Amino acid sequence: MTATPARRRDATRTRALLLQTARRRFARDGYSSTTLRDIADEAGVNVALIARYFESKEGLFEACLTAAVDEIKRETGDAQLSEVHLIIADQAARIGEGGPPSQLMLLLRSSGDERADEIRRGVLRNSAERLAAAAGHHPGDDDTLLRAQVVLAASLGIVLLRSVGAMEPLQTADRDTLAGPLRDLVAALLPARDEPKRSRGSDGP
Amino acid sequence: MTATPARRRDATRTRALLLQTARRRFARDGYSSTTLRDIADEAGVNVALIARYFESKEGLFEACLTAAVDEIKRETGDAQLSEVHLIIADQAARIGEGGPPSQLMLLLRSSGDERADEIRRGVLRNSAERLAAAAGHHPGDDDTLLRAQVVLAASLGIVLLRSVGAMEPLQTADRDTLAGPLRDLVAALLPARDEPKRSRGSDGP
Amino acid sequence: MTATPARRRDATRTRALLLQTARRRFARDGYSSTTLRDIADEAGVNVALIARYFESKEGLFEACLTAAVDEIKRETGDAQLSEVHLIIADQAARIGEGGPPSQLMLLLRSSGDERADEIRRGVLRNSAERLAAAAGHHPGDDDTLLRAQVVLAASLGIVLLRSVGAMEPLQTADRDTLAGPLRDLVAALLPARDEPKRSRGSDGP
Amino acid sequence: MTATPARRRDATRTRALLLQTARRRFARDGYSSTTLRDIADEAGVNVALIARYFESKEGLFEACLTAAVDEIKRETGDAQLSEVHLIIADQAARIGEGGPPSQLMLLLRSSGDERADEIRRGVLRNSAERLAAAAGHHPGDDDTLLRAQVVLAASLGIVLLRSVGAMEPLQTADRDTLAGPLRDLVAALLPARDEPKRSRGSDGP
DNA sequence: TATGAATGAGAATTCATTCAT
DNA sequence: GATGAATGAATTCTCATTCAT
Repeated sequence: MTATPARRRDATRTRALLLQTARRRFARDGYSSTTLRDIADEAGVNVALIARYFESKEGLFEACLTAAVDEIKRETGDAQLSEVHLIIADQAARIGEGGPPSQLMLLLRSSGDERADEIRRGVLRNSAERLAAAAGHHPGDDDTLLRAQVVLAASLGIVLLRSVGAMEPLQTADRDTLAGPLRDLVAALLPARDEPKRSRGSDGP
Repeated sequence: MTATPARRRDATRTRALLLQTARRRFARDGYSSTTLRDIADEAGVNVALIARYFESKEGLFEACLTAAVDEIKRETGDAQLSEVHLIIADQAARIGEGGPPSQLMLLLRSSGDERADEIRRGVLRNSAERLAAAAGHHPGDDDTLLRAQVVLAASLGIVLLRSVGAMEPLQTADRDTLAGPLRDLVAALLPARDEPKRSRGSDGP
Repeated sequence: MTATPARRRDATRTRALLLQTARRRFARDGYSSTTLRDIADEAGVNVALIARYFESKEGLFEACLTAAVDEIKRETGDAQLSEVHLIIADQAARIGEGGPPSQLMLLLRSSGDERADEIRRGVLRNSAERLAAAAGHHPGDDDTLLRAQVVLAASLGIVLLRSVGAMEPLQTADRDTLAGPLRDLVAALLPARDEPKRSRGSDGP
Repeated sequence: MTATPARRRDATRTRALLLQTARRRFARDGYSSTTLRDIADEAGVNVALIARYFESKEGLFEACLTAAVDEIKRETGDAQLSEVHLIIADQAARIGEGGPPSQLMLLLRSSGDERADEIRRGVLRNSAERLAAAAGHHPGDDDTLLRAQVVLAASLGIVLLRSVGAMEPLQTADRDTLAGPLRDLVAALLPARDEPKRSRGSDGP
């Protein structure tokens, strides 16, 4: 990160460029529909560099997944239950015509690579658990965990539908419009901790 | 012309066999990850027969989609709002270790074929609309439609997560266990018609 | 050839139908570009019948060639030198938009089948020899034979160019228009027997 | 960067090698009878390189055609009418047992690719026109143009017959032997400009 | 570090042919 | 005699990967 202008042959930079491009393409088109040449061309570098930096197509995918996971964790790290619906709305709202596809999509894309798949599953499990924890989940309370997983499923479903396209008004709803139904959804499934579990609806201040 | 013991050379049967196999593979592995040879081998027939009966890979996919759509329509034709959560639970509960992947998955798989994609989108749109209608949707009421789409998204998300695997207790929850959270979810998003529409929760002071 | 109207399942008739269709397609599109299914479909019969009647694709081609050869021999059997140019003009003039492609084309199409190729070569050789004989060729007179072969080559070339298409006025010239240049050509190369060899030009009666 | 002993990995060289091989095979066997694997194997390189350098089989054929056209134009660029028969004899004489088939053959080979076919037709038309021009053709003079086309047809026919093989003495005639009949042929069809046009036939002692 | 050349495996698709009815 | 089902062997083309510079 020195002040070297007009740099070429910058390994870390090239690597990052490839990674970024790959994340977008994998998320948008899926693993097997994306070719390494597509990625390299879009990144403006030579295909062989992918092998250099990521070993193989699967290696690249794994790196994309790890990066996406880190990003998701960073963004949702200290989420409170009361803002979960906003976070979801946020993620979903990002997906639009021109914008980059949500990295959540990566979590739904299988590469056939067992290692990458295990990472994916781990992240999904972990996300649901954190969600459940925020809702006061304690070991053995399978119902809360299940409900958290349903919330996660709904989030992924919305992201998915938006990426599929052509379903109005969901397709173009903005963050605030999405937040309403999502708040109801979260409230119904994961009532705030200190309240009696069946009293959905009053998610208070 | 005997009582069909050990028949071979049965066109409709072979066609159906191919279609069934293809539906499972496409739903499970996605369009581009599935090879025609895979399908033919699994069906125990020669690859060239796929061309004979379905013209091309895209033709086969389109046939799968149409078949899935018909099946879905048949199964959910006259659904009442009060049983929507049961239908969803039903669909989701079908997906287990050995069982066939839900045909709903097909609706989320893109083939790149524009014609098939349009069918997919049409079915998705239509499903959401029927759901909204059951909830008393009337033209111009975008909020109810949006909420119906969120319910659909949640259903698809659950199916998706179950097909991804390894997320307990969602993975192995049975129909009745799933029905609970789903009832709450549907109730929260699509209140029964005869209730005042705005009485969901107390959304803010 | 009895007076049996409304016949189906007529072996010789089916065979003839296939042969006729095959001759047209092979002449028009060449051996390897023509598929048996094309031929069978155009003839309105089942593909398997080709195997029944002609053994194989090569067998069918050979049959076409033989038939074409017979036809050519019949039409040009007793040609006089003075009418050679008319015969050529005739053959060439047949090739037009809608009409059937000249069977001469078959003589230029290789099938890769050694036996068929030998037939082709034989016919070509023989044609040139008959032409030379009409011009008074005697054993050892290689020059006359060569000239006859050049005349044959020119004929084939014209047929070929017409079948290629899009070269006016050659493409649409009628028999009489073609006859002029062809008479000069034949006269120049194969002077009538009783005249001194170098005195081309007076092809009068 | 030594003095090019035993070089490999030379793109232009590989491309040229493929092109040369393809020209020979296409000219000899025709478009559909020639497989890309044949060409690649004969050239000693991998099949995939054809796609790399020429996009597709049709692309390769088009490149062959263009190359052949260029070569023909270069060799016949400034032909005088009086030497036309020598040029034809030259072309024809090249075709022998071991030698490469004349590139003229390519002009008669259809690929089914409309673009390539248009090139072919264009070249043929143009050749005839140049020939006619050398003979003093002026707009509207269809007769001279037709005669030039017949000369072209004869040339192609000779080339064709030689490539078919097995027709003596045409098959092995050398340039000078061919020149005689060809001179007569050209003279008969395209009398020299400064002579009265209708005086064909008696070209004096 | 980066590039372009070259490869081999595997994809869909086409087609002549054989089998069963 | 005729048909349709089924097969296996190509063929073109795509793509991840490796090699040489």
